[in-house]
Amino acid sequence: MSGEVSLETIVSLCKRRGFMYQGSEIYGGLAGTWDYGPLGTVLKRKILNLWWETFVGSRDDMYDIDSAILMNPKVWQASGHVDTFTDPLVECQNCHARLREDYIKDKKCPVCGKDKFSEPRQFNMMFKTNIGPVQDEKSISYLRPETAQGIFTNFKNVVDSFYPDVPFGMAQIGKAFRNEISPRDFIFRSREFEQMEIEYFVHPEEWEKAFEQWRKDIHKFLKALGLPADKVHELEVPDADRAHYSKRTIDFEFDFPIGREELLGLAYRTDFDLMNIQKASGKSMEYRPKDGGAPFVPHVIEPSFGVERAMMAVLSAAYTEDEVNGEKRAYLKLPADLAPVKVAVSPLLKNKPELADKAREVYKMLKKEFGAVMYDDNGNIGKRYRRQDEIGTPYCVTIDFDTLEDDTVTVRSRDTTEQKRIKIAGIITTMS
RNA sequence: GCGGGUGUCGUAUAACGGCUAUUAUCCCAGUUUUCCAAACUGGUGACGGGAGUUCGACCCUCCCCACCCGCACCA
Repeated sequence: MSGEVSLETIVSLCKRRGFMYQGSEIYGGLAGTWDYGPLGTVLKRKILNLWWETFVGSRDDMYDIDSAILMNPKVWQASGHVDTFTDPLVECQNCHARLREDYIKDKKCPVCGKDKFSEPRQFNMMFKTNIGPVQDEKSISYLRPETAQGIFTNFKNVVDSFYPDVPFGMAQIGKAFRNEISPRDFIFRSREFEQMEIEYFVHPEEWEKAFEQWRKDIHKFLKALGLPADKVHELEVPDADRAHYSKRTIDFEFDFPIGREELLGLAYRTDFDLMNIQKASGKSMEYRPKDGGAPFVPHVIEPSFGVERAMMAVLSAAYTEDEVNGEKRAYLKLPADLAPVKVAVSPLLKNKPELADKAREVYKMLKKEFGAVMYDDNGNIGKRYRRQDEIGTPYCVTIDFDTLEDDTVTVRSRDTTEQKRIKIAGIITTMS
């Protein structure tokens, strides 16, 4: 059922319930930017936490990094971004196709076959900015188009501080910026987005082994996000389509409401980045094994996730419609770890002070334990259940007249709509 | 960026060159309600933005912005 959800439904729910709003909406918006609302902020944080816990916190070979968004422009020259991001594009004057000049063979448009083109124009996918008050060529810098370079530029620092055994990884969560020509499809392609990236440094001969391990670990993580395995697909990216630095890439695609699209990438970047830095900086990137083996420049496996895409996948996978008492019900079947609200507490009737007082008491107790707890006395009880369903709250605790007698409450499950009566003292263990 | 389309409360909609605009739902407050969007009362809330034409523009014209569909782009 969730497979048929339209993007529009997701966007609408996100706005109505406070997950995502269009950026600068009150001023007419700004294309390619989105703001997280209260629930979206929490959902995002939970996705980040799950990623971090899975790939960093629970391992002993990972190192955190949080590098600056503004970097020395030499970084982007060395990485190849300045060159590859500034390819001149020409426009076919017949069919208006925009093409990289170096793609055109025989001076003919590959789309329509005609041979008249406009003058080449520079397109730069990096956001330019100026550092300091004087705006000239010397002051130009860029907002990073990927977080990866912040890791590579700190490789030597981390090796010097910790001297970890290879293989080891460096992980970073942070914003990246790309001046996309046409941002589209909700948060799928935006100009400002958040990456969760790892650069995993390996011995050159060990890359395939590490690559395969990451491949498996990624599938496990996607499962933990609640993404059904039959909607996740691996795409072996052919030579011609791979990024300039990569010798092997698998795109992990997901069946989004907009179709099958890339959710994340797993790339073997070879020693491309470290070698570039070594050449550009003159500093050695060699790693000397502690066992006295031959020094080498590590190769890199890069699993690269986008938070927005992950969130869009999570939301569209979670969206479910069914029927309760003959009426349509929409709910988010979010994994309990990800639900922005873990449990909602309600008095059965809001105008009975004794129920409301008791409900407040239970609310406070659960709030202290779980944090993500909401007190809800809007409308009537059925309405509250539906509202909580729609934001993916796994449990609703209702305080009724029996509660006052015997300290029991009903715990209602989002997925089954069934209720169990349990002792207040047992709520926490039931949900943990 | 190109071509086409769209733009009225959060959502879905109605009307009109002439009282700053309809209805439903949502939302908020209250009454009520002993478990799945009940009912009743009241309330907040919109013509995407800016120019122009006009005595008067949500409506006509132009520009901008945003969104949708194609194309291209997505190292």
